[in-house]
Amino acid sequence: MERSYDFAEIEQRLAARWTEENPWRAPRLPRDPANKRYLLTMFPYPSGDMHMGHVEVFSIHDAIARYARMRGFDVLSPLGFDAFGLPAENAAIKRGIHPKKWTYSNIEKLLSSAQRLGCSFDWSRIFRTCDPEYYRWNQWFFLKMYERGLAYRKEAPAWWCPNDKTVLANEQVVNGLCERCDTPVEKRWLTQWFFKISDYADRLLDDMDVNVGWSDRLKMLQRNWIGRSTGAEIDFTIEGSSERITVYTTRPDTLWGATFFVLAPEHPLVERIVDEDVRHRFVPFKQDVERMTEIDRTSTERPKKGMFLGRYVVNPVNGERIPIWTADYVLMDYGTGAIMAVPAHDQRDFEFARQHDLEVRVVIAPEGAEPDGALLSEAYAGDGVMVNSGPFDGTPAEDAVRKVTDWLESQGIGRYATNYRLRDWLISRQRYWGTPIPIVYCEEHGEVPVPEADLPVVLPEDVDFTPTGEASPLATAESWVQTVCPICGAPARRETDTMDTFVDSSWYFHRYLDPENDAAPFDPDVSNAWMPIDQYTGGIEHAVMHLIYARFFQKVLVEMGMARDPEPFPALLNQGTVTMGGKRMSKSRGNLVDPQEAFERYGADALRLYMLFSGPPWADFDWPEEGVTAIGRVTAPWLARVWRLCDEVRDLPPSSTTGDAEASLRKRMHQTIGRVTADYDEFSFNTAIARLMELVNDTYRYRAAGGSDGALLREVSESLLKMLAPMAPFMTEELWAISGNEGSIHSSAWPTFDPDLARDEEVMMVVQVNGKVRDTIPVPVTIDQEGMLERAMSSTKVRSHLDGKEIAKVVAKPPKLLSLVVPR
RNA sequence: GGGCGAGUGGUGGAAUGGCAGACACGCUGGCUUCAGGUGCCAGUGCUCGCAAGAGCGUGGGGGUUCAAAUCCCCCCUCGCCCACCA
Repeated sequence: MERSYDFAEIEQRLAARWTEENPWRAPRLPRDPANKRYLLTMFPYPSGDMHMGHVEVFSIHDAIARYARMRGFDVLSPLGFDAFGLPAENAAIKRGIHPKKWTYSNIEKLLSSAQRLGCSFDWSRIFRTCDPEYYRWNQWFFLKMYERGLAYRKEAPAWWCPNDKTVLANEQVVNGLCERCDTPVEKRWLTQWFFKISDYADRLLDDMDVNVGWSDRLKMLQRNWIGRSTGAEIDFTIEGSSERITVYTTRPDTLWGATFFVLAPEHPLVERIVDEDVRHRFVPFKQDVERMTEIDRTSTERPKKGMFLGRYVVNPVNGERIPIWTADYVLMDYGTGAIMAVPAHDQRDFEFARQHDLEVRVVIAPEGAEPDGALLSEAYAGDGVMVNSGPFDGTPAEDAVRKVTDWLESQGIGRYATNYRLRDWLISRQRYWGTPIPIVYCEEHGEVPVPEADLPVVLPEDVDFTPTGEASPLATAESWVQTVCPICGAPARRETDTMDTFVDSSWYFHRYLDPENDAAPFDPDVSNAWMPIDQYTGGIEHAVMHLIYARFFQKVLVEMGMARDPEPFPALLNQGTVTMGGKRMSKSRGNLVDPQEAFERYGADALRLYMLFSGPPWADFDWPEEGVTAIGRVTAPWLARVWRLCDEVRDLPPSSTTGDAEASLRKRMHQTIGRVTADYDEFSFNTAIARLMELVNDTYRYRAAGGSDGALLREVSESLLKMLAPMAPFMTEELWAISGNEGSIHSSAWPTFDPDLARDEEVMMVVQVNGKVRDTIPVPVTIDQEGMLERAMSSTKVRSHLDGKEIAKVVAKPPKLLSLVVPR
């Protein structure tokens, strides 16, 4: 008896069952470590209900997970919630409700939407980072970092967002603006907690070779961010003083061209070397520089401001006196905060020299020329030969840096040096909704870590969490702040800053493996059995922050003996961004396509399939203006077409005789299995769907031509449904069941590809004459070059283009291509 | 300023040295006595042509090759990243 495709009823029923039964529960340990797949999608931030970005990444991730199960792997595909953070707090302030309430209600919505979408997460492993059972381990890791000297407190200039009223990590400042709210940031001197990620810069760079499953783009983003630069440090002495000062340069070979010297205005040495007269002019100069916004300070457009400090350094290579300047373009927090300026070969120094009438001396000459420094219109940064450089004259560019640095080392005035753009990770936040930093301050003992046994330091709930900009909101919770010193028992006060939420997401993938553990963040044996993550899926927006922090944590875990793999995510797929009209979807822009509406009108299967069919998963996707209706034109009708086909053949009797049409359809089926399997392996879901559409079209054509072999049609239907199951889990499961199969299609075995059955006996041979296709001729696959030529020559089309001329060259790629060249 | 990536029909896209435009959407026509945002079938890159066919065609220009969307060089446009980082 035929049934109509009632997607709403089917999806609701199965979603409820899957939620209840949790059929995707992963074993504590994979049965065979060589046959496991830990598949992870970046855990969502519960800022509301599910949006199309979640739909996209969940559809991709879930197709990968379901496919892996059907291929026989032990699959772990967990879900959790990245639940602490600013948006919850800001939304809560705006609505006058507690961040916890807002967060938990969003989590409920997201969770039920994920279930409605048909995601096959192991629901038994869910956690929220704002649960004390989770964040107590953030605190534990903080203590471990502290013990290892990797967590430290220092007073330093920090980026302050006046709107969010908190400090930000370097990574959260984009072009001088707060990454979240686009407010220009300010620099404030504050005492803050840092993680010493800079110690790991080299490993973060070098270990990236392990990450073969990363795109070049992503690796480049990480490399840029770490920003390793190699060069040399060179020591200068200050004339008439015993003070020495060291500069960092990537071009030690231009040392003879240094015509002035620049200290950052913040450099402590400045105050020590200037006389009273200069000091009077320097103080307002420095104030001017400090008043500049970060955008101005680092703008290349603006003229460079500077002043002569009235003192000289001595060039260690030739004893030359070099005037010391200070200038706004030299930054205190890179290198040594001081530079030797070589205007002939550095554009910034060149501009400054021209503005302040300083000498430009060429010491690297391009081939066959020695330009006059006074006439240069820009710095020459290219290759050349060293000139005006004493004993090094004539040294070619490729040896110059090495030879000069070796010599500096031998003279004890310089050495090889490396610098990084990466700064230590500032983890303090002056906000409420985060993990309290487990430190207390005692008058007697200073900063004292909270003993492990006293964890968690529970975030108090009854707090006025409105940020004031002065102190952390937690500072107002006086009864919470007051505690006793763990060492002496005297009254002490708690640290009131909370941790950056990127701490939460730096190790969460281990917690999934052992989510109930209340004695440790996780059991390393269990973790090592599942790690590393075989496929990580998530947005490219996490290319620098989350991925660098989590890789750093992993390296510390390895040192602690809690992890084995130096890299946690060797394979990472960055899905494209979903937009409409080129802009991020949002309610305020009015370009929101609501997944709930798609569920109601077309169903989750149609929505998932639509997202996957729209293009490769890594490509951005601009949703058509018409909104969800697009699903109703594209994948919803096709799913109904598949349903009708599979439903119709359920009770068809097998044919007693089978002929060419049957052999041909079976061949198409096996060709499809081969190609779709390859597509799944490459995450090429859009082409996989196209192949399945072709198979469906071919099967309809077979039926239309009178074909009715029920056995064959059920074979086709079964493999079609299996190949579709990871992408459209509901409909395929229902058809599988009503076709009388046992168990779930999602735990059935992937269809077997039989190359013998997929092989074509005959193919179309393309014949080109002088590069142009002139005929296509059916030939047996086994044909050789001679046979190909013979067939080609019997084609009137080919002969007419040969024009009776002698064939000068034959290129044959049997059996598909024959290229003939004749003189023109 | 530096680096990386992309540019293919009306649209999403396919093809990574071998028939450009698979598969879809849209459009055109037909069928289903059709109320259709349904279903089925056919056509659909551009130009010329009744047709057979021919020519042109993957941002522009050049090159390598029997053969180029694909490889190389130059240019244009867009996107992303970094950026007074010495």
